[in-house]
Amino acid sequence: MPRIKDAVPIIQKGLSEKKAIIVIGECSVDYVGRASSKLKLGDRIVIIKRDSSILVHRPRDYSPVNWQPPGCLFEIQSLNDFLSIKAVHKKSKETVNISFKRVYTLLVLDIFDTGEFTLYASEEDMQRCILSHPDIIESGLKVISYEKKIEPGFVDVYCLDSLNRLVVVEIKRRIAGIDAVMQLEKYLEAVRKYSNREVRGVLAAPGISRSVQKSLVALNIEFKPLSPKKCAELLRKTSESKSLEKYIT
Amino acid sequence: MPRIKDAVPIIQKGLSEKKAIIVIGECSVDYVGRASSKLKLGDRIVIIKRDSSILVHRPRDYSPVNWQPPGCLFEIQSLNDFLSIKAVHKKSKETVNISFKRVYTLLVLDIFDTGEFTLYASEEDMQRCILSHPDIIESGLKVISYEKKIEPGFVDVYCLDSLNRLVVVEIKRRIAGIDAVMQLEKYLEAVRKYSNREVRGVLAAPGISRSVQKSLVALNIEFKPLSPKKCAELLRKTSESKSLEKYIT
DNA sequence: GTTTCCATTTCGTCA
DNA sequence: TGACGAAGTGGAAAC
Repeated sequence: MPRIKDAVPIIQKGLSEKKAIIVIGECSVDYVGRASSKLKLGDRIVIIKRDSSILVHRPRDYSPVNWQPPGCLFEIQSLNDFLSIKAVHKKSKETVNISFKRVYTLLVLDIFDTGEFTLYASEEDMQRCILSHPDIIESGLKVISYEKKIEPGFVDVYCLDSLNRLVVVEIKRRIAGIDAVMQLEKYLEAVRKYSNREVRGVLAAPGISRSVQKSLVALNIEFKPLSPKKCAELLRKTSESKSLEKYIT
Repeated sequence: MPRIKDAVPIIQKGLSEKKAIIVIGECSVDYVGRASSKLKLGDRIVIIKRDSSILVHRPRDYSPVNWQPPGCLFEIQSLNDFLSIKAVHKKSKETVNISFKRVYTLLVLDIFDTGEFTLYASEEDMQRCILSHPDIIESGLKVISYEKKIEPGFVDVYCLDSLNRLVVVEIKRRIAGIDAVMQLEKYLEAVRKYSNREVRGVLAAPGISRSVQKSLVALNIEFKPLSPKKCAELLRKTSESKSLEKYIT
């Protein structure tokens, strides 16, 4: 249990050497920026990372109660027997002020991490899957383009079906809600304005909420069940490259 | 620098006593669940919280590289001189598997936090501000209701203007993008179906993106500049209670 | 830098 | 429990 006075120079030295720092103790936190907040006294875990971001974690919950993104300037000082850690984010004009009444643990960490991180079964995987295997949506489908800019946004996948009708495919990696339908409808309206061809809307997702089913019928949008994990598996089996360009026709 | 063999019982005891645990060391992480991921060897900070959530933090970045929400079961063991921490979330069928090659620091924390947290200048504050001072939007505006259920969702604030026209107000605490306009347009369409009265749409936000301005004109939606901080200030000055009920007429 | 949209989003709320 | 929308959302990609 380091004393407040001793903690100040240790933290300052750690910061100047761009090390990661963990402070655990009883503190209160004030935040002013886009919004503002006040957090009364309690035990927290404060992490200052090497990119000058800062997190204040409570003993519960996934998300930090206070934080600042990378790019902070820090002021460390002892004020009336309290350890004050002030993180100022100049760019976004935000400030987090932490005031420690007691410090239980202070760690200065010399840690490095260059380990590669790979995520599978993202929406992008679903898109790649459809681009390389358009039959998964519908037999005879031909991809024209993807991420095509249409008036206010991007169409996920843009196709022609076996009867030469335009098909706009909207992909969601989760149960699709009303927002997904609205997004697709927006694109459909835009495409119909540009083209006299018949235009179909297809929502590809692992599921749809019940209330959305009605909207689908009303708007004549089709639903195609498609799971992100199945897509990722299929991609793995067929060893598709990460590059998408080759699928454009 | 504790040895792997020593770490296992210490962590197990900490878990059984529902303490918070921090493990810092060189590890790799595998995740399987809604999606899946692989993270190669590197130094990380692992936090197991008292609600049985777990976070894996790299020395950079705001967000954890891997995590699990509250409600995990943990398996701690030593495997071939590696410390294995397996977090299984039964409910969501997700698993995070952490394999430590080396442990630099191991902390078992007896920390408690009941400190009250208050956030100011949220969208709810903006809504309260409009409800108690509807003139801030427009002189002569009368609030009919708020969070009113309209077919597919909830209208933020629902009013009558001085000419007895219906006014649907959509509130955003940030620069409003295309999604905000879409949402408002959705409500406008629904309200116009239900009522023969003239219906106006007002977007109250601190700003709008340039491309959205065009949509506003096309859809005949009005924009009212309104900052969340100004709203919070006004509420503070007039000491409005948190209760909203009294504003319904 | 602005805009758009995904995210293992998380979180809260309400029916 | 499902559904819907906010969040101090964060993060990335495109332009």
